[in-house]
Amino acid sequence: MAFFTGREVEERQLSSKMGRGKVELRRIENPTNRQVTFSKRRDGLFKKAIELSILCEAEVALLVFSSSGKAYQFSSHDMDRTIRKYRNEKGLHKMNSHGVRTIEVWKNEMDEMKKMIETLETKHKHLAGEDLSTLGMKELKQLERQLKIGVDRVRSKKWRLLSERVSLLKRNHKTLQEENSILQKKIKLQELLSEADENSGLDSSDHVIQRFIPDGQPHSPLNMNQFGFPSC
Amino acid sequence: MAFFTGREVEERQLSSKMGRGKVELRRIENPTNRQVTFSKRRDGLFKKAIELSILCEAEVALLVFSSSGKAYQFSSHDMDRTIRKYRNEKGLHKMNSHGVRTIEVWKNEMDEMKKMIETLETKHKHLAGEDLSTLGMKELKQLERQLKIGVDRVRSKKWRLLSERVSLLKRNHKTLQEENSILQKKIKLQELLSEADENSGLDSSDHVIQRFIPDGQPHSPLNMNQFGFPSC
DNA sequence: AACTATTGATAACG
DNA sequence: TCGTTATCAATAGTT
Repeated sequence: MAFFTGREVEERQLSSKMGRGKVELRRIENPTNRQVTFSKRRDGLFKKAIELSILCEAEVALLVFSSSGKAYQFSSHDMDRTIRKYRNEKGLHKMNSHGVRTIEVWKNEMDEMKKMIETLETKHKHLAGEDLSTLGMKELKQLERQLKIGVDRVRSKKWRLLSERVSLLKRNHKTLQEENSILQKKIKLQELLSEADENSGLDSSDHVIQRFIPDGQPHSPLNMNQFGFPSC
Repeated sequence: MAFFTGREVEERQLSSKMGRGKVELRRIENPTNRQVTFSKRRDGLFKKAIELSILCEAEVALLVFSSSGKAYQFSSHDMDRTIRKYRNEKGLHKMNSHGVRTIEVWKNEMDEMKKMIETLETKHKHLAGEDLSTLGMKELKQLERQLKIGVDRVRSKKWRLLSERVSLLKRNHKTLQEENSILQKKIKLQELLSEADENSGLDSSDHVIQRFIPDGQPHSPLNMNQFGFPSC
């Protein structure tokens, strides 16, 4: 079953450039724009869903909730049927028969978890620089310090990764150079033999030789941009 | 709740003209073409769904089954949560109100909450620069960008707070200066009276006068470091 | 809501 | 399946 998780969503590089100008793939900050865009794109999305279901005989179910909580839905066949199909696919029939703990214990656990989620979400928002209005100067300073620490650590991790890759490349580079010089020696040897023995040409190693660089031109120096680490 | 039924689909005049030539909004007869179109349009639809959820902060769930039965899904938040939201909206809470079913639902919710807590904790650690070993260069860069955004926002919030305090202080300062000049005038008046009436000294307002600054020396300019915001 | 300049999606083809 | 391209669709910004 093909599956798109939140992580994969982030990884997909969606360039999303349309209409006049370009649009970054991130929350539209201006609430009015966001609402307008929501309307337009929602209609577009439903249209596409309908077209897919008709053109390709696919079973499609689409649920959309606006940030204000309004609901929109489309299902080509029957929403509940499609959802049931999804649940089957996912193999969701493995829950039952835990002990006979009292309801209150469960309730307590749930409450705790809810609280924890709230706390974590709040923290997360703060770290993203959102909902700062409740914070005082002291807390803001603390937050900034924490963020700076995070940046530093992420950055150093990045550099470590990078230098590992670079050193790997250097090793490869060296190996190639060594191979290169060995092969060049072989070539020279063959050339000497050719001169000595005028009737023989280059032999079957021809295609191999082409993959290496001629005498006066060693490998070009390493260029990081070749390896997908621009700007760093 | 906005609702699209099968009938409404037929009623919508979807002109659907794209690519080279035009396409009627009806089942594609050629199976190969249908399959190819399904792949492309499916990808397009998921992309659009993802974009809508991110750009407009919408909660989106999308289920697609190919005619051959293969399943594809996307959910911006959590599929089960979104489905539950849909069911609530629809008022279809006809679940068996007794026993087993309810417990299953609870357990479901608990599992979801656990997952959410895990996710949040992981994100939190990442933002704190911990547990980075599982992340690749791409994710690290994304993380760094996010942290930088957070720092910027926190910093600007701090500055806003600060400038508010400063302007408050300025207002107070001005008020004090005005009071000051009024009082000084009073003093001069009294001095004149004293000179005129040689037998009386300064009266009980002595200790008040000391709290104000003599004529030629106005208050010193505001210095932020006085208010506990070093370095900023 | 209507209007366009732009960018995006994609049908057909190789 | 994958890449290319001609064409039409979607839509961001503007009025």
